[in-house]
Amino acid sequence: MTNVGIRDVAQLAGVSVTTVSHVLNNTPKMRVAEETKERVRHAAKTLGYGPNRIARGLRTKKSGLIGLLSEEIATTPHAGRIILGAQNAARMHGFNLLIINTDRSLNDLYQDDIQVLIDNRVEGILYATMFHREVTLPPNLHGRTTILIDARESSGIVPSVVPNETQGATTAVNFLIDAGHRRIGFLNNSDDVPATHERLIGYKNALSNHDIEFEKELILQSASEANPAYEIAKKLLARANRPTAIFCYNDRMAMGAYRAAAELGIKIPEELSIIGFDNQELIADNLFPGLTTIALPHYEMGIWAVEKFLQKSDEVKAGEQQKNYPVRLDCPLVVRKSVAPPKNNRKD
Amino acid sequence: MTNVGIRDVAQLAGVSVTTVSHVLNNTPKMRVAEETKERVRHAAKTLGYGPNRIARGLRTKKSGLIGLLSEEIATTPHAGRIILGAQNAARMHGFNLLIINTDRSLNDLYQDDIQVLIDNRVEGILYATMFHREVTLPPNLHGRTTILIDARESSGIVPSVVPNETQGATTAVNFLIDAGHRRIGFLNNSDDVPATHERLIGYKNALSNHDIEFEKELILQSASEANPAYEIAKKLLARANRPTAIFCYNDRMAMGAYRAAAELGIKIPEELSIIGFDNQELIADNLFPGLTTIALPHYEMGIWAVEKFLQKSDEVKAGEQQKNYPVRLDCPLVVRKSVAPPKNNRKD
DNA sequence: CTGTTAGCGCCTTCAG
DNA sequence: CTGAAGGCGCTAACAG
Repeated sequence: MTNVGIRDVAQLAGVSVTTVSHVLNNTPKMRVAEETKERVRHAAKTLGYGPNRIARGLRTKKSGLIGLLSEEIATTPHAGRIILGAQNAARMHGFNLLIINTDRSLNDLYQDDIQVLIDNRVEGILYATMFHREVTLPPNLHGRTTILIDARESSGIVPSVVPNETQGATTAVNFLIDAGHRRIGFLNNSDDVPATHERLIGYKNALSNHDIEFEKELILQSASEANPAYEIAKKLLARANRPTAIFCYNDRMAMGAYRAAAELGIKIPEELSIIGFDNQELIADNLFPGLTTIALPHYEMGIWAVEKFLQKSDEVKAGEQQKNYPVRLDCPLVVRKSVAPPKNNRKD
Repeated sequence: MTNVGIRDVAQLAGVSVTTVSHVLNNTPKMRVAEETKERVRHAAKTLGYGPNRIARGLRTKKSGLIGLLSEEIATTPHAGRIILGAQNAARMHGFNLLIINTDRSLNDLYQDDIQVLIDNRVEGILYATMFHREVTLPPNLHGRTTILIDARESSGIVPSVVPNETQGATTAVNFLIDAGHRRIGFLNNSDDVPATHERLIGYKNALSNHDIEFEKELILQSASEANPAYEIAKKLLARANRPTAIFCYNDRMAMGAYRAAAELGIKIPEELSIIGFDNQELIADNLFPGLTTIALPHYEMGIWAVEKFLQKSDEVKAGEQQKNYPVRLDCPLVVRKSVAPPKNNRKD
């Protein structure tokens, strides 16, 4: 059943294998009679012929495969969106993805995982981390076309794409300000990762752009889960002069803030606006009211990475310059129902 | 860099390519001097040699690839767990996964997606649906080693594995009963999918095993999201004679039940126990108190599928019988904090 | 416009 | 115990 080869097609169509190869690959210069082409194509279809990509790969030295090394594929839908974006872009150019999940706790395994990809002669390697952070490139990646997704590398010479955390945070806070809020709390993550620092910068930028004084007391930090966030949210909201809106580091923390508000009898969004980050639909859609939040561009980063890979392949020939990485992709606002203008009597 | 071939290794080791091939593949009968083996292995390592799987595949007619057709890879972590299980099992046997995300709304594309896998000469195809349901096999899958994951097929001749929904529901309700509950509500899904019916059966079984009368009034149905579930949960809990525990079709619906309970001032788990289904950690872990729930065996189904594939490959030679599919894998209980004994004064 | 031919890198008989 | 030679299915020069 799998055994139908180019020769069978050639025989059925009454031509040589060369002709078959030419018409099926649409070889540019070679011209074949339209009628012959038709015969060949028909023969191929009736036999259910598909070219053996292995044999082709051996000959052309092109596997048609892009390796994707992904961390923690099983824990969040984030990896799935990266994969989806990468795959869609890849298929548009005749590539497929060879995906390997890698366990970042076992640092040694990176090497093995990469070797598997190399043995399969992938034409490039996309390396996707689970969350935005800095990595050092495993040595056997050196000299190969490598693209980093959601990760940065210190030298800035390896193409890499990360979310524009600062812009995302600014967008979130701007949305709150535009709704009329002036006193905006920020429940930030306490981990030392890029997102923590950059989202804080984005928050400050939004305030200063609108001539709103930055108040240190409005920023509280905790682990980035619902329960720790609940604790600090409760403290923040119990104050006499509580903020009218809260920007949360992520949707899980927002979930904690929802609970704190509910316990204190504070209505969302009438008495308190909340905005999250990550657009984890499982949470944002199922909270009530629906959580307005900022989406991470995972799908887009997947696309970007394979396009960069394609472009890189060309650069080898052209000898173009290297740019400064990482590239930052915007984080768009996703509006649901958790933001409203502040109540007048509440304003200060 | 990629160009190191078997010949380079042979040259460095001062032997022929044959010997290298034998040593690195551990060819059973061929015996090579231990000292020579060492030299070859050393040479391979210093050169960073990895066999070209494309060339090897052409020769052996084995790609070392298993195709995985997965639906909706991007929406839930479920697909990720299947992938992880399948990958781990596959690697243990020298296989890699060629993963293609397929869009089930575009039914025609299945064919194309499968053809891509076939062209890459995958040795078998795993077909994973996003949730437990019945499918009909695309025609170009006929005659190929195919394993269904989370899906069943009417003829029962195609190997397939699904969660044991009935056992899962029974386990959940038993846990409630063992905690002392007798009046147990069930917030069921209103969709006509296998899980809806089988979880109801499991619920009934648990009751009848404990001689508890089945009360139709304790079962309410809605769409399987938090908000619809909130509505019906509120109705259920507003009754004078409300149940002391609720079994929810899934964790999202449980999230709605939590909100209903909070609004009515009913404490979980002191005054109301709740148990979910799916073990969506994003929800179950971030709810307060943590949601006790039933886990779907996605990881295990991934493993099962590749093991069945491996076994199938052997059966071709052995000519074994076909079994009755689908096979059902158990759904284990995941205990968190949402179940407690009923309050005495509340117990009817 | 179409056919012949020579490998791609590896594995695998078959000789030495 | 080790080496030489052929061929897997396809593509790309080069002839015709």
